[in-house]
Amino acid sequence: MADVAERAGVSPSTVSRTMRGLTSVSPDVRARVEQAARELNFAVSRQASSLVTGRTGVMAVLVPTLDSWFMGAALSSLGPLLREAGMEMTVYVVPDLAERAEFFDRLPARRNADALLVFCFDLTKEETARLDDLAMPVIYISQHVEGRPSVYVDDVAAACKATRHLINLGHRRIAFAHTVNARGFSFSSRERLVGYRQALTEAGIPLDDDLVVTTPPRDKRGTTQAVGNLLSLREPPTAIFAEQDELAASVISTLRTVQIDVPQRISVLGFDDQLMAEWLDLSTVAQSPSDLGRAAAHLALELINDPESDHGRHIVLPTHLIPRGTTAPPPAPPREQEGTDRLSEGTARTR
Amino acid sequence: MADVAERAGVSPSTVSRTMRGLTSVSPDVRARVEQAARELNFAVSRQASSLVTGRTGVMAVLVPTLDSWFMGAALSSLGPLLREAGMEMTVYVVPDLAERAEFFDRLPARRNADALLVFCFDLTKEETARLDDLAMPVIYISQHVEGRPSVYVDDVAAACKATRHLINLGHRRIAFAHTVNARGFSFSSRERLVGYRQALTEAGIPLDDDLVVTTPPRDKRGTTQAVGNLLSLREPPTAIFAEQDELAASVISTLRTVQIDVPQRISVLGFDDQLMAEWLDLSTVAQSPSDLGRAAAHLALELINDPESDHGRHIVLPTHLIPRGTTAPPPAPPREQEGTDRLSEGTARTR
DNA sequence: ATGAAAGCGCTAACAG
DNA sequence: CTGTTAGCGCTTTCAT
Repeated sequence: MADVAERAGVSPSTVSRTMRGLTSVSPDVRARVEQAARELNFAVSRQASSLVTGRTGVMAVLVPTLDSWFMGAALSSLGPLLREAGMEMTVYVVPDLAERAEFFDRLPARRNADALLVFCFDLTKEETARLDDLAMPVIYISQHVEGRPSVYVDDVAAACKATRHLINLGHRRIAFAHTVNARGFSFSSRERLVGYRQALTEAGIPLDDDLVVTTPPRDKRGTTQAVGNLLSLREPPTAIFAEQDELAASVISTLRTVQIDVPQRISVLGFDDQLMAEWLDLSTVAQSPSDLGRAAAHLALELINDPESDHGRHIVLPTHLIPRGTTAPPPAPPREQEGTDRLSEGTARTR
Repeated sequence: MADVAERAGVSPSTVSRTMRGLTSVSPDVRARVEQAARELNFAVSRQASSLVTGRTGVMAVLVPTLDSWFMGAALSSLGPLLREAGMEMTVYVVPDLAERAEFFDRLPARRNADALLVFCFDLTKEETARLDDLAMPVIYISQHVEGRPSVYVDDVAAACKATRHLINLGHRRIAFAHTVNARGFSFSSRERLVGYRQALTEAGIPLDDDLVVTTPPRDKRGTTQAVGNLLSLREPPTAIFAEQDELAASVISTLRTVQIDVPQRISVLGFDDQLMAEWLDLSTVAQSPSDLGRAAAHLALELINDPESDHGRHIVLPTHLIPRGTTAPPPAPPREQEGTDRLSEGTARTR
């Protein structure tokens, strides 16, 4: 910066003012400085300026992985938004428990960011407390933390809606498939199970734990086993609600392998509305990670500029049922119920 | 840091040495300092230290988007690797031409990172030149730039292999579907087209430009049109090589809509081997973005530590054909060729 | 509107 | 093994 000052024949202070776009610089001086800066290929060092301003110009982001539809969409939407605000994004990828412990022990974001966006983690009380004394705004996305700024969709209500759709179609034996230990993703998963149960209870359908199956994420074999458990029940389900589109895709693929028609024999419903849902013509519940990301970033910027503003605000974004081709009324009920259950009569096929 | 020094009863230098893990600190002093640091919730400011060391401890990453299988997998693999090296990752998402111009104009990474990883961009000469005077190692991933460190798969050879697989199955009318303006992703796409043409030429099959169709990325309607163009040809293809799995999925979905069996009537081959390829039982060419990412990061770390080492090195990673259920021999040849083409005889079905 | 000087928090070079 | 001193490159008073 001293070089630029010398070349432009002004003081470092003036260069600084120019680079920051302050108005108190006469047009001709500004032009000279900018010219000199260009010639010398000069750019302000964030390090040095943040040392004195106390601001880093960095938005930190904590994610369990980047290798997922949700994270990809959410973080992509952050890019332009942050650039506009003159900020950069540093990403902490914390895929497993070891890395997680290490992150919360060292808290590398401390002093190196102006705000932290925490995505999709199911945090312990201790972890949340630890983030509290980070001396920067912390925003939680896809989870709600009492008294902290959070941005999420109402997974309970969404899963409830989804299950109700199946009930309205006439289904009574509805399975719920969810992933476990999904790299800290469990928060939403748990909530969706609650919503599923709630809808059944409201409709007077008894809960049956045999209808709730789990599988590791992205594990073809795990899915096969889970589906196998359902197909070997005394009374198998006529519909499967998979808690993620990817899981739904895997379930459908398994069912097709054994020639069980979807949706004629078994309906399948997903959650997310990824691109693949369209290809598969998969009925699902849509949520928008990019909207979540943007809302969180806005909130963060607000809190950075005005730390006194309401820290406890929760933003809840909408979800939508997207009915497509993988959900339909159930096939004709088994014989022993003849005459007692006429709900699906209109569309049921006789054997 | 001064506070910690005072509390521990030592000088700031000693605190600095302790925090950096230098050996020249006696165990008891080290213990005292660490204790004091913990009590005061102290963490070293990267900003301040980089001001004097000249190192930022930051790996910059330039990507067109994060919302893709490739980028997600590649960047996820970087996380732990960088943490181990004590570095952070800042991501520049540059999704369109406006942002791109702005990025290359300002070069925000300058002075704010120790190395830059450039993913998947098809750069102009000017852009490459601009990155050259960034005063840091720049590594190119999924593209090769003359004389600059690059990490990629041989897309030409891979596409050639893939096309050969179709030829070996007996196909002669083989279409190539690729995306255009895919947010700067075009490099690989172009190379794959070259490989496709090369395989055909080697096999003595004449090139037919009508068999090469394009579509915007992730555009269902675009795919439908592209497939429509192929299906309305005087002599439609018996196989379609889609340059990405996602595109292949979309193509298959379109074909199924009009009841064209895959692979009985038309074979479909993808590229990438994403998770979805398994669900769809899609034949494809596998590449590993995480291996690419890791190799690039290693190379970057090497260059940071020894700027004199060979800057022109290119690392080429392998690809593998994954034959699955969407490729098969073509159906019986049309009548006018009766007796002239017996290649697919063994598996062809008579009409 | 511009310049001079002080100092942000840290590390490095030198003494001891 | 530890302390002292001098900046790193910038912004920010405070003058002018």
